[in-house]
Amino acid sequence: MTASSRPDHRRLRRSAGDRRAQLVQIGLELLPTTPVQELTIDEVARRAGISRSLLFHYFATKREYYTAVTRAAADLLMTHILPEPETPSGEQVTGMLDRYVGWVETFRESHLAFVRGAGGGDPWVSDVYEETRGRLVDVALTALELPDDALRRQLVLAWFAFTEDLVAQWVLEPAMSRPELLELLRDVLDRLVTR
Amino acid sequence: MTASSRPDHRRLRRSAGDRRAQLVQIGLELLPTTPVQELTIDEVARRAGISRSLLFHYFATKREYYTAVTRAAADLLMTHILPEPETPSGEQVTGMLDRYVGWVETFRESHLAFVRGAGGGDPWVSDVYEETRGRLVDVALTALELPDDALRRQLVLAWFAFTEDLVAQWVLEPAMSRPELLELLRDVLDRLVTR
DNA sequence: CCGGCTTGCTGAGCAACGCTCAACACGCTA
DNA sequence: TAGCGTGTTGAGCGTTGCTCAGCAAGCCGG
Repeated sequence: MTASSRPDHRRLRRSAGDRRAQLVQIGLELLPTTPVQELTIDEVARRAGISRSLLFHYFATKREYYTAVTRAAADLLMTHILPEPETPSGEQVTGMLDRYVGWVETFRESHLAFVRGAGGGDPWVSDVYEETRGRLVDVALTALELPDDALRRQLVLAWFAFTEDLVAQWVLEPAMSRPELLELLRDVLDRLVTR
Repeated sequence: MTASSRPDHRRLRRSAGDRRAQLVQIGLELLPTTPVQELTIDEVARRAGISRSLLFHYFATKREYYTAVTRAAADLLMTHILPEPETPSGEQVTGMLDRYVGWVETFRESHLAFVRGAGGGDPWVSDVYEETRGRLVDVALTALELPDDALRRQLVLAWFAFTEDLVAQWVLEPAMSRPELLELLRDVLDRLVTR
């Protein structure tokens, strides 16, 4: 460093936990504009005001980093959607559906980005996504008070795909009313699951 | 090049069309093992026995290349699925469904790879995918002899998502018989579309 | 056989990115 | 104030996408 000017000292030392959280947070903020796997270490480090090297101190590989970001996004969704334990089980699914649609309405782009990135390409990211879907099936099946056999799991999972796709289209171009959408989804699920 | 040995002359000159086709073909062969976007120019060029530079002569960017590969994959699927024009329109959808399941059974990995890569990340690839889905909706709706309004389009598209997901699961773990699967899918579609 | 043209094709090299490593410096405690 | 743990950095390497100037294979008119 040059003699006469002391270097940039706005960079504070943070605790390990804080830094990790900050980095993941930055990843979440970039999600809507960039597919997870295309986040560049450079960009994230720049936004955090740190060097590339430091990011690699917290996340051994780039993949480890964006997997963490993906998991964080999934957790946000899950905690928002999960049923309140007091609700009678018959209405839990309806509530979850309602909250899911609300979530997509609120975070349009970032949610669509999440879903796209999740299905696509990288197996590590897909794993996080599949894991989340699996957890949701568990919740749904117990809320519906139905046994958890292979066939029903597949049907509910496929219904998720249906729901995701339809809701994604619906927020972009609402071809029916919100209650109609919810009723339709609920109806399809019921028919599928009570065969 | 050294004086005493004449260089490798097994490399033939090909016509522009041939080379393009060959490169796309190599991409298709690599699809099952590698997400489209992760194809490396190096690898493809090596397999084709040409220099990286030549690949960039035919495809200005990497993206342009793997978009072409994706489009080729989509076209293969389309031509295999499309109904034979002689079939009465009532049975066309059934036939398409049957051929679709057959396709997934035959090309398990490459098809799953295609679908994953399609949903994921890169907008250019997604566009090809969406375009294909759109064409399929057109075919399906005319085969069903139904009007083509916004709502129905959305429902059929979402049903595609349902179908894709369910069939993908089914080939990996058949939780019902093949005819049952086909009937279920057909049934869900009918109910959705005749509301 | 030869000069010249078209065009398929290559090698060297740059910039961006993921990743490594040795060392620095902040801020706490003795 | 010396010492220490640890948050942090800069320099640098290998790979990969991409560029560019120019080579060479095959075909033409002479």
